[in-house]
Amino acid sequence: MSRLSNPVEQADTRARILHAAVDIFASRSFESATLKEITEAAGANIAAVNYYFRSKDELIRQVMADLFGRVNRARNVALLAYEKAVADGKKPGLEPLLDALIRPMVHLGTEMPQGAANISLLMQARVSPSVPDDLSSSEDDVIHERFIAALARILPHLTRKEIIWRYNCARGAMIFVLAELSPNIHQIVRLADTQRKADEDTVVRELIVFTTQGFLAGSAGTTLAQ
Amino acid sequence: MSRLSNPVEQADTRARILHAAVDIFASRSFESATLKEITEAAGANIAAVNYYFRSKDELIRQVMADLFGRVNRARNVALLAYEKAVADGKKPGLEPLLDALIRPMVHLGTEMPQGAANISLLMQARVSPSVPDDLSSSEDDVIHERFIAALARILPHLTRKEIIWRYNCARGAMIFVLAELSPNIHQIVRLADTQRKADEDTVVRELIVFTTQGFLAGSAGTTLAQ
DNA sequence: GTCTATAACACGATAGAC
DNA sequence: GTCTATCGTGTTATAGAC
Repeated sequence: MSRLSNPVEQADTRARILHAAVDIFASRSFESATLKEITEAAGANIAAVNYYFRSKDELIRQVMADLFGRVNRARNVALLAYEKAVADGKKPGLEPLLDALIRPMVHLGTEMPQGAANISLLMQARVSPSVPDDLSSSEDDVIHERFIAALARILPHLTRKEIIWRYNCARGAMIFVLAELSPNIHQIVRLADTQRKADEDTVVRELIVFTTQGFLAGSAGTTLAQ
Repeated sequence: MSRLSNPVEQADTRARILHAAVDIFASRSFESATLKEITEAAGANIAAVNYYFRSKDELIRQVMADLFGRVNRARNVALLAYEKAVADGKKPGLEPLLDALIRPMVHLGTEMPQGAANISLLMQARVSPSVPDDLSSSEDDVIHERFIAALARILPHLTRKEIIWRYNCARGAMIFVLAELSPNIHQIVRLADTQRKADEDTVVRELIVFTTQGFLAGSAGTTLAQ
């Protein structure tokens, strides 16, 4: 696509391939996207993929590792701030904690111009056989355990199992809402006026309103009041 | 896999292919699953796919149409009962309405032995280029509009936009929770003791508890109390 | 309806010149 | 580091016998 006359574009073939791969993988799926498409979009030769990455699978792995890494780093920073506030004796409450969970993902999903592609890749990662199981580092798991622990501190009347149910509810709401905002993704149902564009703050706010109340519900056995 | 000696198995090659396709597509993705794998698992010949369906794409389309059809029919039945109760002057409230939305999907996702595969397919359908955009009939859209309308009746203080935000939150919670129960699907994060098996009623109950409270939250501008 | 055989094609990967 | 040319493999789809 882009000519190589521009020295800036020429600068780093590896980075250009990585960047193009996000878009192509997102719109055509890991398996049906070809290295030819990706390298053409990157203004590179198909052999460059095997030079910089070892194989198509390694390219996929690198793309996803970058994505997970970005979310995890941002969540870690936000969570550290939250945990520090707790250690300092402040009572930060549920919303800032959920903000630490939600905002990094929403940021990834609403940034221009690749937000929609990012979400498509995250959804694919859950079902594609091209994405290895061991991609998520143990570091990821630690962060989620820290979220669970922080939630358990605020919601002592809920069991760990109940917290995990709701944690998954919250994560699902997050990814699904972002998916609906992404034109990349098949909107199975087209409502008359679903918004397909929204800024980070709006999305975060709507998600926090919904999930905060969800977490505050009583135990599943109990009825609503509590 | 299964020998053809059994006349029951021999009965309907088309149905056997359709059944095997669900499993294979779910575990290996639409694109990387091959017709050879599917027909072997179905105890059929590869040419049978092109005889009963026109092509691989048409097979995919048929698999997904069956899935969507099942959910929509079940939701329609439940929604009709709800709408009748409303027409009769009863005030059914939020939980039975959300039950009509959630239970059909949870039923699909927890049935044995293909529940996990069903969810994997539904997730793939949102990102795979093999699934045509026009698969969802206008009938689907009508059902969702009926849910939105029923929700708006119960929650008159929320705008249509706010209802849609939360409707998507609820649907996301639903699909994500079901995905976490499915061993088919890459669990990006492995929590120590996430339950990977749960009966329909338990899953429905946890989802309804969370989403009911989510819908009952005040407008996003407002703070929590209301 | 079911099978074998094969056509027609596209892919990922690599060797080797530059 | 980048490119061309090519190898080997696996795919869908189909023609035609049974």
